[in-house]
Amino acid sequence: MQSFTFELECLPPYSFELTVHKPAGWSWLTRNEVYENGTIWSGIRLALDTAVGLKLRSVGTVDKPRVRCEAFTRREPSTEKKSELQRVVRKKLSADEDIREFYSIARKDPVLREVVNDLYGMRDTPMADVFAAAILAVTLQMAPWKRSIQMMNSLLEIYGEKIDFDNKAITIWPTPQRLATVEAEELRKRCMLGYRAQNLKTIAQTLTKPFPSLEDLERMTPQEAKKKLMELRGIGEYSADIISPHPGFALDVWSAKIFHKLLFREEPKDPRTAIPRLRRIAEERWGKWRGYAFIYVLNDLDNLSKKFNLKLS
DNA sequence: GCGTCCAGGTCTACC
DNA sequence: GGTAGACCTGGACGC
Repeated sequence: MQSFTFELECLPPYSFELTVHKPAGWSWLTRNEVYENGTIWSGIRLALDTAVGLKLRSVGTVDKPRVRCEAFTRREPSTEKKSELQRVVRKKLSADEDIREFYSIARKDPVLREVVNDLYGMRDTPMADVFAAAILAVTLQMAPWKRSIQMMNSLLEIYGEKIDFDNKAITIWPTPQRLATVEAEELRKRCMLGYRAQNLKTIAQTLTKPFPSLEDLERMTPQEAKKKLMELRGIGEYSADIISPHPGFALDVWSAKIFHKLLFREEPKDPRTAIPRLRRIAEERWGKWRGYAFIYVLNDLDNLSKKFNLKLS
């Protein structure tokens, strides 16, 4: 493997550790990335034929954030590829996102006041690509978290692309091209996808044709992006919110229970019917920062449970 | 050990 | 446009 190193500065406050290794265990770019002592080994696909291994660590502080990145490629990358990779890593780290307005809103909010202190500097980061986000969304549907993990891990292990570098083996998400050629029955059996198998295969087939990338979707209005994503088979409002790069509030039954308890101090009688109301409240209360409110709360459940004397996790 | 229930939604048919 | 019912299947739970 060839490797090259670069450093990038991030807009403070920025916590590298909390951003790439979230307390709730959410991964940064792929599920089987490795995080040890402040260093993360992960990977991303630049183009269909260019899988890149990444090794990142902080060389700064939350208030003077700086990240060192070593990138591993099979062939010596061109100057253009190198600068493209730097741009992509910046984007995937949300290094240029200014969250001061969120903190200003949060500090006046009785719920968020707690979480921004606990998770100071944490960023919401975009998914690897539309298909990786769709895999997450589809495997989350109608399944307990353990089963979602089981489905995602099988997809990665059987159809993902392995990158060996720096004594680590990281697998990145399969391409739509790869899954589009697999029989739905095989997906169902080998990855325990159930009825989701046909949906995922159809999504893969759709994405092998021209379809907006995450960056294209970001340039659209939130409504346009959502509408486009809901054209994908098996992608409804919840899943579109997960995939869309625009700030959303991807409430499902699990998160609806949590937010209902936090906002009203009681369990909702029917969590599914409470979702539209909670969405409206989040939009009115946190506006364009509701996506940040969402990830900050869900990554701080243990602390919130103690502070508000509620059973949230 | 075995049976039952249901989950971090979506689609379709029917009204 | 609103809504009940079906959808896979592994794991939790009660017995």
